[in-house]
Amino acid sequence: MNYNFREIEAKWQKYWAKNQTFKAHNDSDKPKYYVLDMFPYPSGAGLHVGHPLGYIASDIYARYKRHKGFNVLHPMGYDSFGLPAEQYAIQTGQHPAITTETNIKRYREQLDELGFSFDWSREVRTSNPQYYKWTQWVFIQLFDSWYNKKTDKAEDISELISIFQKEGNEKVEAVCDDDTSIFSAEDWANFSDKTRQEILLKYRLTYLADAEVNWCPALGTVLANDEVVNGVSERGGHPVIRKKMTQWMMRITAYAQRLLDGLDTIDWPQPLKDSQTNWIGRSEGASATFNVIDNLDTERSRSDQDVISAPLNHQFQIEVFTTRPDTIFGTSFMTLAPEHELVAKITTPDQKEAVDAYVEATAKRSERDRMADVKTISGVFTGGYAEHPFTKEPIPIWIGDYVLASYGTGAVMAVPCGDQRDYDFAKHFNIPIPNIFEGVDISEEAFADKANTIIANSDFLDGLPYKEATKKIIEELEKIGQGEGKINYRLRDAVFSRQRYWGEPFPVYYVDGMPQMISDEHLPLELPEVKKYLPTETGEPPLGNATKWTWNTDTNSVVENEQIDNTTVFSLELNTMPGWAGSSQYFNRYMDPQNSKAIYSQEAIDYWQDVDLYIGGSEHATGHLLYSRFWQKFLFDKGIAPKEEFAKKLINQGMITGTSAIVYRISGTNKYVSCGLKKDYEVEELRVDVNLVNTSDEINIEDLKKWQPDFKEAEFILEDGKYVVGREVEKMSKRWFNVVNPDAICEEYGADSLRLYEMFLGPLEQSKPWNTAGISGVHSFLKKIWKLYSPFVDGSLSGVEAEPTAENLKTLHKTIKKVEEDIENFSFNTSVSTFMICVNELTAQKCTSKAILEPLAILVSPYAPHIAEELWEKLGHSESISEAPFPKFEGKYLVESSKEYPISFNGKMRFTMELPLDMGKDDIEAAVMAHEKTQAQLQGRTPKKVIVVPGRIVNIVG
RNA sequence: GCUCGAGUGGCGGAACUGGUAGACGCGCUGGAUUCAAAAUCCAGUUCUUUCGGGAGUGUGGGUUCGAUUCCCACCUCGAGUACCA
Repeated sequence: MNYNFREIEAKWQKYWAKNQTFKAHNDSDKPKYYVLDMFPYPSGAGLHVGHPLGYIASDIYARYKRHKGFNVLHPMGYDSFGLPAEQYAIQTGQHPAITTETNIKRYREQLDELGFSFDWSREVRTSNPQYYKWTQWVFIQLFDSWYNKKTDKAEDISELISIFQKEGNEKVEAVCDDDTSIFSAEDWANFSDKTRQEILLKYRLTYLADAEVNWCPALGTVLANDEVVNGVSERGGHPVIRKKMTQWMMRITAYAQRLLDGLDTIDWPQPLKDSQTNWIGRSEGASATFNVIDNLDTERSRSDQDVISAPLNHQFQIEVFTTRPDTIFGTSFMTLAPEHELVAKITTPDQKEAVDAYVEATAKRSERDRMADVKTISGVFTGGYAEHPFTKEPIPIWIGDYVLASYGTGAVMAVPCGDQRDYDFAKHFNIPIPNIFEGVDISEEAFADKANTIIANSDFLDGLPYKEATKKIIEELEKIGQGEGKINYRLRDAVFSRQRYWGEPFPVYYVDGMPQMISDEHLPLELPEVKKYLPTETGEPPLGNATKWTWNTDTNSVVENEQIDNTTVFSLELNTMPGWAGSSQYFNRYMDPQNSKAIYSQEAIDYWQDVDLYIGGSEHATGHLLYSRFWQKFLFDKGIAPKEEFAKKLINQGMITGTSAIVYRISGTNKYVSCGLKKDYEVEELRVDVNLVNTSDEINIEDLKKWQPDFKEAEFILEDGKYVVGREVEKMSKRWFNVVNPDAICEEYGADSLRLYEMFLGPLEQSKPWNTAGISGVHSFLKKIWKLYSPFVDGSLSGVEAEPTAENLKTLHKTIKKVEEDIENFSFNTSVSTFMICVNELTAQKCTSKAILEPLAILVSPYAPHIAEELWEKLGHSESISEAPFPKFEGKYLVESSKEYPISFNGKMRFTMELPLDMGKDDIEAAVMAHEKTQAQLQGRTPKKVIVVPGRIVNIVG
């Protein structure tokens, strides 16, 4: 009986589905284990062979853990809100829900084909109202919370209100907007309701703000920082400009330090942690305040207008952040970002024209231009001066686009002797470069070596090294009230509004311009129907097209827009949430996905706790994985989640690249030359469908002619009667014709072959090229294993139970040991080799012992579950193999009595010698020295030294 | 530029805490079987060689009886990041 993988795989997939073999139970005495994959966005293209790599790895681990006696949660779902379905809707008018449904169906078919042990009863879809109800709910929780720095956690907004009522906000230490002013309890009592709401918005963890956002005109929406790469949109590569808009924001900055600290507690890849650390960008230093001096020009212009009489000293202040406060005496100018709000105020009439022109020119340049061109030094003097906090000397204030508005305070104290950018700027504009370093030459470049810094020409800092000087200067700044030690983060609050249709609606309506939350019991607020998916003519987001999109506070329902009266019926928010909203808590929702009363039950999360193993791509390092950690910490603060980090261990699977096939066209002709002959001609490279190429890189010319009309009349110059293509490893993509679909592989070789092969390719975390040719190796392995079990398969075994031989047991236990170690280390590629060796050995040993073949089936089952189930059944079992206990390794079967010693001369192995393992050092040496080959190697020399490591090696030196 | 990661046959890759480099598979070569093909099986396959050997894990150095493995410098490739004050 042949190995009929089609029949076997279909049979067991049906069995698993029917028997709900992989359904996880929330009440179990077994220890829990939660294995999670990053859920996919169901795109129209379906899966290619690169996508399942991580799913196969996690499935092996999940199945292994079941054999090890764990209650395993291994769910799957879909990140089903997103841009592609909406872009398709804009083009075709088809509702994104329909597109999404179709794509999900296709994904599900492809996933099912691969035999994953997912518990599909727990499937979630972010675009399902029963799911996004809870995304909206978390949003409301964030709205109703503020961050208390004293307790270092998020707390209920009602507590903040009661503090305001009692004592105002002076003593409150909260993460809030910078422009929050101080008020007393009395003030609070006297504020209007609207003012109170405005003030509270400055504290809430999600808030409305006029923010400089990344606006992408082509997509018609704003984008978060992590969705902008090199100044263009991550999706589609469209230009992005800066624009001020009122948007929902997430106060993730409140969690900056905890997001950083938490990285030490989780087992995630170092590069991923590094990206997050970088993205958060903590730097320690000081803030310092420089007073602006009113110069003659401004004073004259003002007195001309007869507006002022009193001296105007210190009306404006410039706050800077610096990591080198110790170099403050080296400040010879200040630079403001062109967007800095003080620019207009401090510019003198003489300089106004130049400054305005510069500001305008910078505003016009896109972010991309600005980044691409970092070499050109540009800037303008404002005419204004600031006063040095200690020397009281006037310092000229410049503007320059090397200072970024979005970092720190958007202003720097420029110390050209200690910072290369300041140095270059000073050189370019002939600004003095005072030297404040002991014994350092700064005629060529700035000196930024903190470790070797001794401060000079700096009054009370003279002679101090960096560390002491920094400490001293901060004390002095605090003494004069013009600065303090400060920690600055690069991380910005995240923009949470998108001007798109296909996303979660905000559960928000507006009364008198102030946002109000819809109560929990009326969630979900479902997406309205719209006629078209583009922004409205007045530039409102697509939800502005809805005719039924207002909130009736009497009936608590969505009603027709005509009914709006701003007394009981109010307008609803038109923005939707970003892609990362739905993925920021889905891992918790899987624990209790059908719960309609709560995001999940207490029992469910008490049992499952957190994700034990999370597998997914590294591209989510600063997006999904940072936002999710933020939401989890928030849920933890509020007592909704028991763990502060949602995933203990994370693995990034590497990318599978494609191996493109290239044909060579002789320039200016329709002749194609085989790869080996191309050097004799001038040729152009053309990529052709990899599916037309066989295992020996030969292309079928008849198929090629049919593939594209260009090749129909083409001539081919062959080598040895064949046309050989060139190969190039590059990203798998439709445009290179190198995409390989799992469906085709399953059809030809089966899912077990595909699973084994994907693992066999190489280490999980490494990127590696796909080459379909290699799959024949693992496929014939499966045929061999099938053959090994053939006595049981055909029932030809004549009743006699074969006792396992010592050899059989040795092979088996060697395999158990290696496979178990491999799985624990996520080294799945080497397990596949181990199986091959095992089956080769057992075949040679003609093993027919059940005592060997039963445990072997279990070992193989996580990797190739279909064939394992079938063999298990043929061995006489009526239950699924999925929970059969993992075989126990016993070292006694591996004990050897002798060892093939490698005999080395000066470290080079020259020959081997079989010697008993219990032989002593001296006897080994004597035996080796007596060997004729030893004498031949030595050629009469006397060895200087003989190293004998019993059980390992003999090395003869001399 | 900075931060990580990686360089081993024609290819994917293996090698435990320093101890027989190239496991396993692909491809290739030869053979068996077959009318033929597929499939299957057997042998060989790092380079070099005067067939005794000799060299060899990106390059150069170091530590060691012994280095793919540890240390230093450099080169190349990949990923992330980019005027962060």
